Amino acid sequence: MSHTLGARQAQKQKTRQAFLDAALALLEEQSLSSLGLREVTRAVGLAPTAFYRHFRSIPDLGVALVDEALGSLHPMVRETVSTTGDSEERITRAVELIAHYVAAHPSHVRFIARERHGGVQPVREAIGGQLARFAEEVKATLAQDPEAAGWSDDDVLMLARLYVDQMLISASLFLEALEGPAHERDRVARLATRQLRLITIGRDHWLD
Amino acid sequence: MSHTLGARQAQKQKTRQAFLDAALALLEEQSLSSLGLREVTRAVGLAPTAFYRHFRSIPDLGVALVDEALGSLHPMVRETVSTTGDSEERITRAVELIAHYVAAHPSHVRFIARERHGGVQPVREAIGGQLARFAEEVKATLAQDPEAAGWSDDDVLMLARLYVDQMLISASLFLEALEGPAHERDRVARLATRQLRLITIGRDHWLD
DNA sequence: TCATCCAGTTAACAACTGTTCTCTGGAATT
DNA sequence: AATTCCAGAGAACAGTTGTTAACTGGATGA
Repeated sequence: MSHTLGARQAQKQKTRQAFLDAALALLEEQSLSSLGLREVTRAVGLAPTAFYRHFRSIPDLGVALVDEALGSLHPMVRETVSTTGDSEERITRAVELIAHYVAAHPSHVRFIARERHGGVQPVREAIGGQLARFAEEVKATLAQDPEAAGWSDDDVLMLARLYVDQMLISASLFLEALEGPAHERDRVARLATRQLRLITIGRDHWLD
Repeated sequence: MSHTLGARQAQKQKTRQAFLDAALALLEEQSLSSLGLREVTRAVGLAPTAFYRHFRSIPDLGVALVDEALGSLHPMVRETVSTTGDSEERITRAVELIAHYVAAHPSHVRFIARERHGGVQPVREAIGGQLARFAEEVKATLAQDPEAAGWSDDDVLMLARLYVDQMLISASLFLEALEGPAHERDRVARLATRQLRLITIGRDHWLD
């Protein structure tokens, strides 16, 4: 049973969310390692010291952003990848999922792409952990496919990582094409589709 | 004919290189967007104002680092990819090239991976430009292969981008495994090899 | 109703930032 | 030998940073 929050707790969560939102907006034009604590509190409209009521440090806030950006994506990915159908259909659905997610949450995607190899260790590790989870989930789905008969566990994971990395690359391309005209986004979608298709063809002939 | 530098110019180039080296070392643990001008000059052992004799700004220095990191790589990549041989041989050579380059220039690789999607626009653009050059070079090589008969130009470029992106991902994995024991690097090498192999199999059956 | 809690405030700290203007001394040019 | 050039130094500028301590006042629970 869910337990109704007091007005106290509710307000605290609102403020915390305001910190996350403000930070994400500021991170459109810089990296986390240059984001200042005062900068964030100023954007929210609070005193600098209020920050410490919600986060221990900026890296700590960064880790929270990672969860916000990727945490809700797991069920979506599982559903998209696991529902049965033609290979080609699944590819189309995957590309559409990416395009839709990027359009709906551009700053989250930018944040993940930027900080995946960024200068803040705990955040890198948090992202790496989430991506490893995605890879495991995709692996589990692939392993259930009839096409996976005869594959070693290691090779299925290899393929899953390939798919996940490819998703991220496509997401980043979609992001770059977001401001531009629609035909640019179509080009990205066609590129992503063909690359996934080529990988899938490679999968079909892996055991030859 | 090459023209011998005066003692004046030679010293200036040495100092400039010292700036680049110091910046690269500092960037092991942070992003370019948080790198301070004074921080760099302090590391070099010069007055803050000396910086302006060599670079207009930190982003400017960043662009110079991109050229240093990727400029010398073009001939190596061309040679590695273009020399004739079995597909499997070429994959092995490519993976070895990456492993060797990461081991020889780890901080350059880290810099490129970190700033490719980093918070400094001119640097992102410089990296993007260099990667596009790599893709074009790989494309030109692939187009000469007998396997490319019947391929559209666009599809060859699609494949070339896939290879280049995969190279970068592998380089980043090699980097993470650099400090660890040798068997970790072997695992990365085996993973990269199999992924390239799968892509190549996909290429062989693309026109089916 | 009264005591407790705690999100947010205020003030102050030493340390740091990028950029300017002016100056110096040795190399380069004439 | 006399002059020009220019890499680097020095000092000062107004702002910025993270973190500390002690506070206020409204919601919470007894």
